[in-house]
Amino acid sequence: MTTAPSPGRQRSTRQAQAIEAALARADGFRTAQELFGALRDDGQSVGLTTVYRHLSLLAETDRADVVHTAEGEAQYRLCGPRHSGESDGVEPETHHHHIVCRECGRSVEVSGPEVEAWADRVAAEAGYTDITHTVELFGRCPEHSAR
Amino acid sequence: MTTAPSPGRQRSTRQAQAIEAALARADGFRTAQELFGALRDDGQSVGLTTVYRHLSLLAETDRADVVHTAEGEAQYRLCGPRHSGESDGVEPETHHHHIVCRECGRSVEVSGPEVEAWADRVAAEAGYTDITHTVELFGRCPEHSAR
DNA sequence: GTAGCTGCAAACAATTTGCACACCG
DNA sequence: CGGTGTGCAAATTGTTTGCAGCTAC
Repeated sequence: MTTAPSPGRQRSTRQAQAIEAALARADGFRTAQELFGALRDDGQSVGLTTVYRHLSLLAETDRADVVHTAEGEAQYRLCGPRHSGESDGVEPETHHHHIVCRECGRSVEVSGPEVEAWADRVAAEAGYTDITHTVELFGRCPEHSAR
Repeated sequence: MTTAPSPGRQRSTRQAQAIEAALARADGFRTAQELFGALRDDGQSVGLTTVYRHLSLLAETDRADVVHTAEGEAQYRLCGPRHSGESDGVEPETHHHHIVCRECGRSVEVSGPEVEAWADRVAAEAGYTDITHTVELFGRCPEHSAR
């Protein structure tokens, strides 16, 4: 056998960049379909399939967060080191949740030690093990709040 | 105009009872498809469409709780006054959440004043309004816990 | 040159809807 | 009877997979 020809790294393609860029630019949660549309409108036509594939990939490698709409649609958001001066300094590594704006998809990350603790405690009390939890908050961001 | 001929009450049909019975018997969250299968196996053949219709109806009238699987499937559970002696005495009216067993669907209701409070506080801090939240816990019930 | 990408079309799974017929009251 | 409930088949929607061609390295 030959020496491993470099462990199947990820190739740098136009599509991959376009998708990641669009997602970065969005600064909020977006569904695959939305991104697909945005890219098309932008002239950066990318196959829907490809969008899905990259989004799943980003999610798997923890480079993007995922939440599920009430209707079951998946929404993605890039979650790299892009907090310049957040007051609570939530780190990307930390397990966290989001408040997503129902109108524009803009979101705020929130770390909820209390919730994690609560979940673990309640689960333990009930005798349940191997717990995983889902916590998603939806609302209207300041900009889209009815006064 | 004639006098309202009795406000479209719900008719008592074999299917409606079968579905509700199956759901009651299940004592845990079940998907529409699972119930459909269970009923068919039971000889109580009911159309899948009908199962879906009754499940939605039960959910709308708050007679059943709904949670969504990680894969996006909807699971239903009858939530009538069926707690004989729960220690924390969570009432059906109260907004609550569940710990659902990944293996058997059996669940425990948990009221989480702390979570509600946390959600409201965090949302307010971020300036978000009109908040709704989703909290779902999945795990393994004592019976299905690996030791 | 070749394995890893792409993307179109078809496959899929969960859920909904149209519509003719059955059945409760 | 009369309208509500039922269920089959077809339509929808979000997402995945098969596979032939393209492309980065």
